[in-house]
Amino acid sequence: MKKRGTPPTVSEVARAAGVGTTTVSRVINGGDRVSPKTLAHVQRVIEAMGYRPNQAARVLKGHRTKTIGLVIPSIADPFFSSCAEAAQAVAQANDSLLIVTASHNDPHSELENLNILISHRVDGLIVAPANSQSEALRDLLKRLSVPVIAVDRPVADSLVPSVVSDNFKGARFGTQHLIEHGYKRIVCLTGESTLFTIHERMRGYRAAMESAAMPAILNTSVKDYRSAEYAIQSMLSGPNPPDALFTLKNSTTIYAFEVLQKLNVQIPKTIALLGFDDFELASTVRPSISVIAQPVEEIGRVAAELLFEQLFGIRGVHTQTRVKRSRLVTLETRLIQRSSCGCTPAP
Amino acid sequence: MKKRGTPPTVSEVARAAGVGTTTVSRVINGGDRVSPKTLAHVQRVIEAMGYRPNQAARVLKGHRTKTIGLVIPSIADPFFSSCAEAAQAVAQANDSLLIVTASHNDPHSELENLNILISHRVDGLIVAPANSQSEALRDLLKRLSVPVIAVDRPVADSLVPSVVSDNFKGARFGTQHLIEHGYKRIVCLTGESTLFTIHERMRGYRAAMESAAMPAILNTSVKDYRSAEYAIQSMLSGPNPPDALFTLKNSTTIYAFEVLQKLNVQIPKTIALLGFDDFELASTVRPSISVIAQPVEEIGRVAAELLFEQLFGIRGVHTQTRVKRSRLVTLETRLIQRSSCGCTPAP
DNA sequence: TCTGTTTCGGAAATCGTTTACCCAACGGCT
DNA sequence: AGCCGTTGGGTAAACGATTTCCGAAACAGA
Repeated sequence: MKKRGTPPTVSEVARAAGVGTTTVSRVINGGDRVSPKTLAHVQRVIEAMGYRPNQAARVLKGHRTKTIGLVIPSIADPFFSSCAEAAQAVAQANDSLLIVTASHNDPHSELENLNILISHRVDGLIVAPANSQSEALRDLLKRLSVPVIAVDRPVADSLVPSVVSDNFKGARFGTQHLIEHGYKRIVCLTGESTLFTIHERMRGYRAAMESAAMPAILNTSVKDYRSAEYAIQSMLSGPNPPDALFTLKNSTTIYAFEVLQKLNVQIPKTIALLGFDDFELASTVRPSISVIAQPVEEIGRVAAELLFEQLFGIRGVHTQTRVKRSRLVTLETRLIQRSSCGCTPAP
Repeated sequence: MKKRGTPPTVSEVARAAGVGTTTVSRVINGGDRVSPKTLAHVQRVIEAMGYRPNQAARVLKGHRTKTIGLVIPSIADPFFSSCAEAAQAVAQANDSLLIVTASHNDPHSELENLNILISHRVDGLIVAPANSQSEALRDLLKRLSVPVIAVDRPVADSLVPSVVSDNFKGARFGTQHLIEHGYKRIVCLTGESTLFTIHERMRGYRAAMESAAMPAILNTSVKDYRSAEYAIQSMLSGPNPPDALFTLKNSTTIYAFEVLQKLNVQIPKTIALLGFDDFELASTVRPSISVIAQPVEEIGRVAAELLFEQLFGIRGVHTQTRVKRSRLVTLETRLIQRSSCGCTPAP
């Protein structure tokens, strides 16, 4: 019966195998400078005792912890969980573990999470900063001794490399698409507007409207179903009702869709709808919803690859996309044409 | 300018503060046996140097790593990412970090992940076993020196405590609900049927049908949209077409919904639809889809709470649900009545 | 046989923290 | 003054792996 108390140590293995600790250590790490005979023997003993090297001790000797930290607003959010999944895959390919924490977009909680991760001596960090400008965050990042990559939202001044999708261009392109469809009053529903990404998308919308000499109409009030209902209803009953809606985030898109559906407004006939960010059932609902899609997994993957590149030098064997070594990696979005913007016939 | 090379150590802090390492250590851990004056002084020095204790060294002295491991099939899956979010919250409340790995339902990868986590000396583990019966997994769990909790799928013989939703009762209740609606030919679409959860749901369906003296008709062939289309089309054109569909997992529900929509079959008039497991837009699509919902976050939360209870004894201050101390915690599902089963008027 | 060169293996220092143990000073008491 | 309890603080030995150095065989060539 195995004692469930304390895991075996290297010297216990050594004693059991009748060799020194050095030999055991060498067997563990590749078996250099060990005769085949002793190698096999020690391996057998290790196997029998169920020995696993204590990472803490290894780390203490100045080695990597083989862990990286990920600080995101929420784990359950599909966008970030996809990011996390991709990052975890890259971490695994690089023999590392991923520690995930949720900041809930609270700068204070974010700092605390970072500090804890640092004290755990993670080899590197990926973070989606709650506030791109935060001085406290910048201070922390400056004195950091491990590489950091920002995702989704860059840190001001490119203090750390960032991987983001091209929110500006995506939104501009989406707006242009609506314009080309011939819509005349395109209203932009921003949802909450404190985030960097939303700001970029607003800029893109404004830019497109401006080049078309059309008035940019932004509504920042939509926070939930009720506010969406209120906003849309008053627009419809007011003068010059919109003939197209551009929603800048997922939840806003869904609220708008539900309200339009409830009000029996024809999409896209009466009002067209285009959303920023794809979501699982966008193609299942009727009419299916056109969106600007972000390369979600790619963001997580590239961020992690960049991180390991910094850790290993150029040894990024696992890097699949050739990303220019730069402080800001901007990944392209793409328009997915479905029905709600008027692109395909009916359903 | 701070050197970005090596983080400061306890003895460096001690030297800078003109005290011994013991004092510094005491200051870090609560400041017992230190005069207020030195305490403040040392704290200032720590702050100034940006000192953070090296967790690895602390762990080496036999302390907890303050990390727990989570092994799930996929991080991006909404079910498991919600679990993970809840578990992370509990971990944070217990001053611990959560390490997440993805097994992709591959027993081999699962074992490897577990081994890696163990070698990192996590304090405890939460795992959704790919295969409840696996001998290799059972062997590993048996010789483990840290507590483990299984989620979603129990390990055979209650080798470790498990937290699952009541798949059997949920499916039976759902089927009964369809029966009470008066549907006469209720077909069960299982999707892939290798998982424990699906088996339980099949049992539930069978039990309900049997008590109603109705023939259980199971179809295990639906794996994607194409197979769903084929299956449903042949059922409809065959003799005795079904008047209700009970789908046992999310993706199957969605495939079925899309196919019915494509074929212009009236839901629930011609065919009713009930799904197991809720999903975000189930209430947004038209008709909205009735489902048996699982207490997703609760599974993750309770699992983590159970884990920390085992770690701390009864000190589970953070435990909110009073869960009987038992090897198998079964959480109730609930029926969400929407339109697709014929419950509410139109949409 | 002697020397030089591999090859294999061990002893011991080291990483940064905690902690058991020891020590000094202080003050109050008889 | 002598004694003792209390309080604040230091010394050094762990913890478990890696790694540097060193030594002992083994072996070949002369």
